[in-house]
Amino acid sequence: MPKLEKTPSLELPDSDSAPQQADYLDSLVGYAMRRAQLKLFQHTVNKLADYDLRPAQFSAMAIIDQNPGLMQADLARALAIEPPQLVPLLNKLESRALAVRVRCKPDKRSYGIFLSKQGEQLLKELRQKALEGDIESTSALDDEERATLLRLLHKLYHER
Amino acid sequence: MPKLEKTPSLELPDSDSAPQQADYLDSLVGYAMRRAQLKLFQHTVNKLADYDLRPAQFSAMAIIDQNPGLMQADLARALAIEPPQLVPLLNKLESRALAVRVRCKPDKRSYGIFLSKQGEQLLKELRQKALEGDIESTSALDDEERATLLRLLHKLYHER
DNA sequence: TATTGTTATACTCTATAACTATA
DNA sequence: TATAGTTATAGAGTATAACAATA
Repeated sequence: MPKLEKTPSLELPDSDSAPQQADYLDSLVGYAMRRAQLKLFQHTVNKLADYDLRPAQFSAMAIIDQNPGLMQADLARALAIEPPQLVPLLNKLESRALAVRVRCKPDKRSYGIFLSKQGEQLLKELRQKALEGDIESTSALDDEERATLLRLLHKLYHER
Repeated sequence: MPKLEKTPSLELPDSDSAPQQADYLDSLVGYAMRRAQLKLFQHTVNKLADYDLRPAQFSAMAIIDQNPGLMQADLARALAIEPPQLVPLLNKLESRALAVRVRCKPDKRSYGIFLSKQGEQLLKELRQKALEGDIESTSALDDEERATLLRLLHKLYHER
């Protein structure tokens, strides 16, 4: 049996309460961001569940709308997923008649991806719902704080 | 075949370049945070790979160190994972002699979880490496911005 | 009867290699 | 031969039900 180097005297208020968060971990942006992100993501998942859509499907629709006719390889890159992951995602959107793959390029191996009229209409609704949900899930911040957070996140991602 | 409502005239600089990010998605904190988080998380994964550890294993060690003797149920809650997920994680830490499960409670169903001496020693090294990695992956921000980001993330998570 | 930790299981997400059809 | 999209597959991560030992 291994020797214990510390006495088991906990610093917890009660032995059956939640453990206090380690001060060290709280100093890491990565740790804090992961916890916050999981919370926001779950909120988004719940919001979109009413439409039987996953966040990646919604993002895909928004990117297609902004870049009609783009190729799957480019869409995959924009979503930061691998091309094989895109196949079932697009199949689902096509089966619901929200998007279409069209052989419309000089290179006949590739498809141009477009939203259907239904897809565009639904996207309008989704955009509103998603923004609403995003504001809800960041309601702990005032407008200035939310704008600052957004700016810092973009700065991080774009490595400026 | 579905009717297309938009001409396939792309707004892309070149037809073979990456699609421009949708302006709408960039207005969502959730979207920006997910992208930034994935980037930071990957950086952490790479940093810890030298030690054959996953982020959750490192976090577990830090929480155990701060709360020696805590029960698995409490550790699971602190890590925001389900108790069954903790079993292989702790098995791995035990097999590497970094942590131990000890039947040391009045309630003999539960274990007290402790770091071994080796575990504590490794954790010291890991803390330094992880902080170093965290600062690296947020090097796009100056000290004040990093502190602000940390504050806003905590505010979001703690719903204040 | 309820709870701690565990097993078994399933579903999602992710990543890679191999295949097809075009180029 | 190289590339776009697809298929097959395997590995994580996650979630739930059911079980054994203890309360």
